[in-house]
Amino acid sequence: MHDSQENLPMKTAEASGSGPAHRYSAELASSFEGKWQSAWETEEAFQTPNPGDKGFDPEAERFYCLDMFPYPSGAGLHVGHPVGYIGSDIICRYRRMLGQNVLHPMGWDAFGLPAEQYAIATGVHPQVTTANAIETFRRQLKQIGFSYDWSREFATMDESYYKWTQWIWLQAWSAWYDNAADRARPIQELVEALDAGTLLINADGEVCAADGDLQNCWPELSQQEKRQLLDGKRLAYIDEQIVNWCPKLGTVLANEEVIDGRSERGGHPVLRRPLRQWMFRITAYAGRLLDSLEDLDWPESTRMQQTTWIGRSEGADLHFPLIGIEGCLDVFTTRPDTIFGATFMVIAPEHPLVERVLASKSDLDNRDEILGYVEAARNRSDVDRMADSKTKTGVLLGIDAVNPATKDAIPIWIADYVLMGYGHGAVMAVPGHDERDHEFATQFDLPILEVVEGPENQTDGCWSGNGIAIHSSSGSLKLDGLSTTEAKDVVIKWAETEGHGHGRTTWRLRDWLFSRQRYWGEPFPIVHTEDGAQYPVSSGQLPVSLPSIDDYAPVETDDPQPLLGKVEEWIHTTAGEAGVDPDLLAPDTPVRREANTMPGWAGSCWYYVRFCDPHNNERFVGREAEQYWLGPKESSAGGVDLYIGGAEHAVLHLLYARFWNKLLHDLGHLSSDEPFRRLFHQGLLTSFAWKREDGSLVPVDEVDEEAEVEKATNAPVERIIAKMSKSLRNVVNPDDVIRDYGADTLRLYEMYMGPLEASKPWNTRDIIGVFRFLQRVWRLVIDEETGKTQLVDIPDESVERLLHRTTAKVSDDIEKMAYNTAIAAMIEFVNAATQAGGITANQLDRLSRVLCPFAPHIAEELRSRLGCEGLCSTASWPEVDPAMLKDQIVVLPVQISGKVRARIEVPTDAGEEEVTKVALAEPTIASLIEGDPRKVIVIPGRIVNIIP
RNA sequence: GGGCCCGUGGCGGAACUGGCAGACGCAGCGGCCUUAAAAGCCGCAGCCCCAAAGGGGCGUGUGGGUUCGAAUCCCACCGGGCCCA
Repeated sequence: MHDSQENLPMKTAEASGSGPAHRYSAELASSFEGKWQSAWETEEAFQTPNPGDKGFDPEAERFYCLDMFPYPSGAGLHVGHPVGYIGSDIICRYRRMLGQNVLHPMGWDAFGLPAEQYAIATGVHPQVTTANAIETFRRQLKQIGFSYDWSREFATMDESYYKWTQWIWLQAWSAWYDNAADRARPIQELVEALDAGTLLINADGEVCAADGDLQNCWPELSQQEKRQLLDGKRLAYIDEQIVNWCPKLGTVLANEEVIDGRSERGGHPVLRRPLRQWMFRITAYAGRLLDSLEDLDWPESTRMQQTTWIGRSEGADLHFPLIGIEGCLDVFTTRPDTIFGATFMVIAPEHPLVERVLASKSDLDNRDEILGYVEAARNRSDVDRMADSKTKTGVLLGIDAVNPATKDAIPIWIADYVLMGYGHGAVMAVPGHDERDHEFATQFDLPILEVVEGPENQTDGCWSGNGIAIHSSSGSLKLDGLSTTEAKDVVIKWAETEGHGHGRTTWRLRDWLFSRQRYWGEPFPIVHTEDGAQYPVSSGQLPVSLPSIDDYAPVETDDPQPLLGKVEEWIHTTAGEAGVDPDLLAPDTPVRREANTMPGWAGSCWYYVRFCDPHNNERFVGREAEQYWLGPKESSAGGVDLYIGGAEHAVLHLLYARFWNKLLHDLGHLSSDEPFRRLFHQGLLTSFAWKREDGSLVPVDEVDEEAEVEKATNAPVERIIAKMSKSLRNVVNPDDVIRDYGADTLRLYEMYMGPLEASKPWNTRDIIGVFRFLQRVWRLVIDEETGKTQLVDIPDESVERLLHRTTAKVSDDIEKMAYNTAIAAMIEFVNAATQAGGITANQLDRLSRVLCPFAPHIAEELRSRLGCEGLCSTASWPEVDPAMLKDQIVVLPVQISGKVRARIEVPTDAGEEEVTKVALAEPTIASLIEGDPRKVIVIPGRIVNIIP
């Protein structure tokens, strides 16, 4: 009926050993991969000594290469995770073989929302689930054969780590930003300077240099007022903010974590609520965070994203006097040159002027309309409000302001397209030259003036670019004929002279909302007294441990409250119990602990520092270790030498870490001004997925990939490239690949797929290619029948030459992280050596060392079978003889008018004249041209082009 | 809508600084080995045309330009991706 073969179980891959006993197979690979991983561990092959430790070589170049550490999820690794890790492992192994001091650590980003969500769903403590997930991740990473120094491993949830996260936060709480010095300083220095009178506080509460004309308010303040004033200067401070409250998650979210009015994680609705929150004064660093981007060896696109995020804009604050009510309406504008075109004003619904007008003017006929509008605007997110909608909404406030340039009375409107958090929450509307003002004016039939001459072909709409000022002169301000840039300067000078305002730079960057109402994060090391003051936990008493609780379910309420608030006996304590310095507060004073916790970003802001000295109990990092690994050196201004991770962290993580680094640098704790000198983003690993004709996606296992049809319906499906995701069932697990082919094949395949930085699709079918390569390496030197080494005694001249060339090519490519072409070069070598009949023991020794960074297990195995002493991984990189890289004879293509017609052989060092002579004498060429050519172009070693 | 990046065989990709397009691998085809198959080894392989040997034409998203020479530089357009709005 049918032959017996159909009854045999299908083999998943050819990698399972069915050939000769000693052929390289998945089984053979697994028989020695574990062995070498153990050998590396017991011989401490990758443990990196710190300065002062035994075995430290102060002469060697340092190379601190860091992977973005993973958030260990319960699902374990998928093949996308190790892409960057393999990439960094190769360059680290290579640099180690060159004799450099390589710091290559790994750890765990362990606090965060997913573990807490899981705990809510299952009742298992996040500590437990996270520890299990770490266990899985570590096991999976170890079987890929990474050369991490595991002795430096830690997790951000370890008390011995977050103790220092809390300490760093206290550093920020205890510091202020000295604008004159443009750096952070301990707040104690501010107090001393104020007490001594070298600095003073002006009537606006600003810190100023002592100046005879200024009145110093400081000595007149009460203790309470002084404290409040200082609290307002701290880099970590409490502020009442309109926050994004997510009832479902039971926490507030940063603006960055809210997308289209929903939480980034989970997509739950987010409400806008005022709440007292811990903030970080990151805006104090806006200028420096922007300026020092220039000094970083980072991908251009990432620097661009940070630049946009920080969003520097230059312009002016202008004062518009109000009519019928005391005071001015202040606006910020980037286009002070268009002041003559300001025909109305718009304020945000939350603007305090709204309250003032409602309170002072009882005769407003549209009072109810205003109240209704303000209420409706409250819950719209900033993103919604700024979205490009053609229909603008707004109501008249009912009072006018005076345009200081034209002296005209202009109406004030309330509209939600103006945001309170930006500038002053008010704009001078210039409908002639601002898109949104234009839409608003059209909507409500308000006058539109043209005050900048745009390009001639400008037809409809409004010109918002630069041009020449027109219709813009009156009294003391004359702009007509000036360019936009000139006009801006003139207006700012005029405003400053006549008291209408001043030039100002603003930033898009907001202060960083740093507290969360979650459980699974670092507690703040601070307590509150009944009178509303805060006292720090003294650093000797850290960490403030996260109390254990049984019920992690957030209190689902529209009225935000932190989860830790439920732990009454922990919250209510005494100053002494909480660890407040008795000199600051008597130990028996009743205090309330801070119930908020830090966001997931906190731990990742400084982990690169801790890796330098992870077991230090005295300091967050030892000074000597910090200076050695992160300090400036001859070839670098300091920071991690190479940081590898995904581009999805281009803004938030990298910006936050830069901020902490600068803060700690200012306070003298870090020697580099920047955390990551060179940054590299590995590409996203995608996978094939299948799409129906209506565009919906079909899980991979429901598709007949051969016929390209959906199994259930036989309907044709189209192959597309998509992210690996559970729902598409196109996730590949590295454990499976290692089982079928071995870890070396996994490593090679992931690097051979294409450039490290490119996003590329996983194709299981292609893995066999690099597996066969390893099989050929093996067969080149091991007899597949007997398992004995088979080597030749006399090296083949061309093989020797090619080995030098391959070594040089692989070196160059590793430095460029162009691993795909490095592997291609090694494949070519092995193919050539096989054809030539084999290699010598000495050549195998060198080949193993060249292969080692990529496929370390097989390299170790082959080299040990050769009888070499010591580990391949700690051997030195093979020498390259430059003389072996050059050929005596070179083949040059000869073109006639740009088309290749023949090839000639000439000595490598032949001069132009000699090459020309040979080319013209070549029979094919000679037959194609008559007489002397008009021109002959010779590019030595490259090409000859003849123009007849 | 704005900014940035990218389009190369059936597929992943290679190509130094403007100098032989398609390295290397997958899939495919032919041969050897084998009772047979798998594996392995050797070879072919961008597309089109001339029956073939040999040779010719076209060819790096499309159209133009610069150049002795363009995948590479410039302009416009089409398509895709990322970021911002």
